[in-house]
Amino acid sequence: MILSKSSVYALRATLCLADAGDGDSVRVGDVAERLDVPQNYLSKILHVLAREGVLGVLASTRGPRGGFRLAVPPGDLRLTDIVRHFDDIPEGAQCLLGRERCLESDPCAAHEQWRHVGAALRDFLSDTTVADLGSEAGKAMCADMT
Amino acid sequence: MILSKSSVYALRATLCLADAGDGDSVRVGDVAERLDVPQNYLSKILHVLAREGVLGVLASTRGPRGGFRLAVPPGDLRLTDIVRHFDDIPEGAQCLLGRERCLESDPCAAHEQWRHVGAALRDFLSDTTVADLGSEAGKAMCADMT
DNA sequence: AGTATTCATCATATGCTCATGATAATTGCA
DNA sequence: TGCAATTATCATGAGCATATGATGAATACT
Repeated sequence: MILSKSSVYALRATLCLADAGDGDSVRVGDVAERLDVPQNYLSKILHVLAREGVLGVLASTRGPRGGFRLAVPPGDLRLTDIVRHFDDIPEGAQCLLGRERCLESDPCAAHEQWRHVGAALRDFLSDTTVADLGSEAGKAMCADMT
Repeated sequence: MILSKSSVYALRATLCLADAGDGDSVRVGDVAERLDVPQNYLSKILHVLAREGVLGVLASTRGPRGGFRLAVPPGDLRLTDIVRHFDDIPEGAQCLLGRERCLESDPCAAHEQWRHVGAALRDFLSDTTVADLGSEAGKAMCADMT
């Protein structure tokens, strides 16, 4: 698997929240049921996204009518901002063949192809925002989620 | 990490074997030292590759002058033949957004991009053979390995 | 103030990856 | 035959991902 389950859960849950509307909070239980994911596990995952720094990915409020919601506009939220909390995204291309220094100027035989694999993942996560996916996918997933 | 350590170890070890020559066996200890990998752990990894079916990836012989060697010509040995024993290579594109049926004809918003990520990995592993990498990389790694 | 609601947190469990070290089994060779 | 070399296998364990269930803490509402 390229992405861990935690990352996938976090992605899908965030899309649900994005689809719920602007200031509206959504309960973990509702998201968990919709995504068919253990509630407490998802709670911990969303908590990670809510706890990061001053303006995190998510915000949460406790008590009645509480829940999770996006902390930033979905258009400003890249997938990599979510995934990086749960998976190591390959930064530069680490040499697949284990060479200490594997540079463009003196590449190993696998260099270009392997770099391309990492770049495909990295670029997708960096170039795609929640807004790009939310308008359609969130609806498909969270349609009847009141 | 895209590939597990086991896969990477298996890849690098196989390249060492490919570079050693045609019928020559190489001891696990030598490969392990060269790759800086625990010997017993590597032994188990190579054993997996040697035990698969009638004509596996590797062959092994015990006792003095024993060791591991390629069971097929390096040009016929694709990286995917090695990696698939240790990692789940994404087959078709599983929908990132969790849709039950996410088809070309009715794709989710992430479909094309995510498919591309999986395809880049899959194609690299399928299109690259040990021979493609061995001639140069094996030499770099196993140069002074007698 | 009291209560229900909801997230936050803790304790625990399972299974996998990544190892380490010891022992068994097989083989080449003197 | 007997010894040394080498892979094969077993026992064990740390650490992490993936959970489950119970309890604590904050909040809205009456």
